[in-house]
Amino acid sequence: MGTEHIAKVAVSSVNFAVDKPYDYRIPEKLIGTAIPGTRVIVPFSRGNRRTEGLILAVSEAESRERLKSIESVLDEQPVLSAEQISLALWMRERFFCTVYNCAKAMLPAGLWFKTQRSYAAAERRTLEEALESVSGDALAENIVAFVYASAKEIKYDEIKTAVGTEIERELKMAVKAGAIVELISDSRKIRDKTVSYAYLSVPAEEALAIADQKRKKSPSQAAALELLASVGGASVAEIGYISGASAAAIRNMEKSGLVWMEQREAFRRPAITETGRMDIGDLTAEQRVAFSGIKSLFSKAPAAALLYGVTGSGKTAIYIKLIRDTIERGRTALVLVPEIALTPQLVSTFSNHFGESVAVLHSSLGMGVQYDEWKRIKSGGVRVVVGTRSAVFAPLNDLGLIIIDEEQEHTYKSENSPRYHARDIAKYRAVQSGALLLLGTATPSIETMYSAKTGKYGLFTLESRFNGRALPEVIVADMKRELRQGNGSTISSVLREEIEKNLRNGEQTILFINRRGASNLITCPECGFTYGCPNCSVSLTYHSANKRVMCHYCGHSEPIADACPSCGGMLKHVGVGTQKVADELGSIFPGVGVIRMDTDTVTALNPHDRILSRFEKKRVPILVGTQMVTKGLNFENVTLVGVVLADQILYSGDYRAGERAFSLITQVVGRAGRGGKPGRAVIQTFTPNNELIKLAARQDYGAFYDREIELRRVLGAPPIAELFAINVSGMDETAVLKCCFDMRRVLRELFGNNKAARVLGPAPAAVVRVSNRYRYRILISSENTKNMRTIIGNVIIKYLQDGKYRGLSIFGDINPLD
DNA sequence: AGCACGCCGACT
DNA sequence: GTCGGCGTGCTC
Repeated sequence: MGTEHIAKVAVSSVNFAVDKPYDYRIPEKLIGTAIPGTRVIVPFSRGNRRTEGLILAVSEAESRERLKSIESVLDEQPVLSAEQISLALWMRERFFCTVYNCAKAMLPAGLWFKTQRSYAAAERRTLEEALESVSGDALAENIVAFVYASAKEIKYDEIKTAVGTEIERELKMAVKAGAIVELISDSRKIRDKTVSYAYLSVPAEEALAIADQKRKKSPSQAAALELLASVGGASVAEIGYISGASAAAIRNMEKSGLVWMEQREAFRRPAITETGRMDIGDLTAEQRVAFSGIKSLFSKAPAAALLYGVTGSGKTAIYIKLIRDTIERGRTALVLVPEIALTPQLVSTFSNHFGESVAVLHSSLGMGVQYDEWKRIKSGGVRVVVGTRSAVFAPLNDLGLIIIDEEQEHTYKSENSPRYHARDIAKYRAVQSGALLLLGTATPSIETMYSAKTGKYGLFTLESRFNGRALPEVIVADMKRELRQGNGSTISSVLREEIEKNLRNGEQTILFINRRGASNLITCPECGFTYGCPNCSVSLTYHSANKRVMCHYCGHSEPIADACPSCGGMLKHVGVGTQKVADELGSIFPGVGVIRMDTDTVTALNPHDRILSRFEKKRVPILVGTQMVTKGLNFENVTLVGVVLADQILYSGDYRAGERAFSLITQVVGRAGRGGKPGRAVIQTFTPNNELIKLAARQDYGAFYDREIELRRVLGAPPIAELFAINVSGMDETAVLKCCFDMRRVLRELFGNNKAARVLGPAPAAVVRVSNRYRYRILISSENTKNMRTIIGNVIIKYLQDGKYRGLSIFGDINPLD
């Protein structure tokens, strides 16, 4: 027996339980093209259905029976490097997802394959015979007749539109009966863009002479020849633009041998809006200290550092200097931002400083642009990448610096598979390529500050604001007192007075509303009571399905009392949306302009930057909006900001609520008084005595951190321990719960006397029922060790494969957002 | 996940 | 007798 080439392939159509490298034979004719990092089509499973796969490795080994063969190779060049393949394998173990899903997350959407099914008449069959073979089924007969009516193959969607109903069953049946045949094609979503170039194939003088002869009969050819005689070659579009010669005219000249043509790869580029350049002049003394400190870490890389700088302390200037330094050392830099659309200034600043060597990657760019930026990066033509979460996978070689700006933002955690956190991927890549990881923020996440305090990260602080401007004055408005005084509206008298002041002075106001968990907060307007979990030190959230308040972690639940358990007052459901606030502002201040900005009013036709520029240029007095108004905006004339109801953030029922509230209030407060005039911030709350509200109003991060870390210790949450979640969902609520309880029992048995691993739940998901599926989860608080991940992974696999729980979907997640 | 195989019940 | 329902187990 001889040897043969064998590929280890990660297949796409498997779930986590059966995801492993499968061995396939590489047929003779594919040796050399079926190489690691290329995607392939392989026959898979009993039906040998065609499945997309990714080659992880190839080897030569003793010939084996019963090996299936790779059918075809989809990519001419590997789309993933060896480093990226190891990253995908690492991710599978870390985030409980399939290798193929990881690979997909690393590629621009334009590179994904779209499998298209189409159908054609079976050979050597007449329509009558075909109809005969499916006779009895009217719908199937209909489909067969439709397919036979066309000379060529018909796409699945076309049949569906023509027939107008669900056709899956009938199609399968017609194929099985041999009436029609199924054809499957894999097409890429985006094609490579090329531009035609034309060059003279005769000497310039000769070209000019020919141009003279041609002037009468074909003037456009003559004009093109004259142009080419002076420049030698140009793109067809340019020739057309300057000389007026059409592409057809040039093609004619190619035929007659006067010019030769070439297709050159062209890159679609993102439009970068110029938002005024930011000059980074000399660094301040404080900035210089931070800069040289961080710079000194380059020699110790892989290393990580936290740049903790208040809003407006000039972190961007330091970023730019560090990137410049990195480029000068011949290495590349990656900059992650929470959401590009909200930070156009940053992108424009970067492109001003680094020009063509910057690439931008984020999901609101067109697929073609994203794909081309990715190609530019991969080809080595890019030194700096600026992008959102998925840009952490950018195929930069020789990474020297990774910056994560606003590192505490939740957008860095992916909410669907693979459920990774960009920070974890960045750490991995920093180690892999010996880079420095820099986390920048005005309000560090507790995890990051913990790492800094325990010496794992370097810590650099910027304390003074640009121009030495003072932080705005913060006023806490007591909404329960407002209610007692007969003001039932969402605008307190304090806020109202402050808005009036601004209206008189011609200054502008921004009001912020939290959207998440908008209406599941129960409070007592008399004393400010809110429900807390007796076991977990988090708030309980209201679930309308069973009219109870429940804990997100341990699953504790209790009915809502008729009266406030603390003072006997009336419990109230609170929650406000932008619409309600805008309406109330309309009746309090008749005739005053109010702009609303949330996912309802921000559309493709009315993008948020247009709304913002209207707000700024037209000097509209009031802007009411969600999250998006809190980021990066810099309006000179805004001197008042308001948090309509801080409680919505504070009592949202998860361990990060405090962190989120502190960070949000900091950002909102930072919006006020960016120009010369001093700013004010009003925070409305039913619980003005809440410690966190007080700390946020004082902007006392140090005390906030001490309080939070204690809370996390009690709860067993990051950074003290990791929280693993096993999520279960399904149509049958009892089955879901049964699975959860079963899993909890098994996990507790497995951990036995290991006190360091706590199993909590089952607890309902934030929204228990989504499109008829009930969602619950088990939480495990423990150290994040390989052993732990293996145990949890195996439990997930066991229950995915358990016939008893067939039909339930089960997935793991680490440190979920809520 | 998705698909074939096989065992059992209902109807020609 | 046969067709098709769905429970069960496997995927190089």
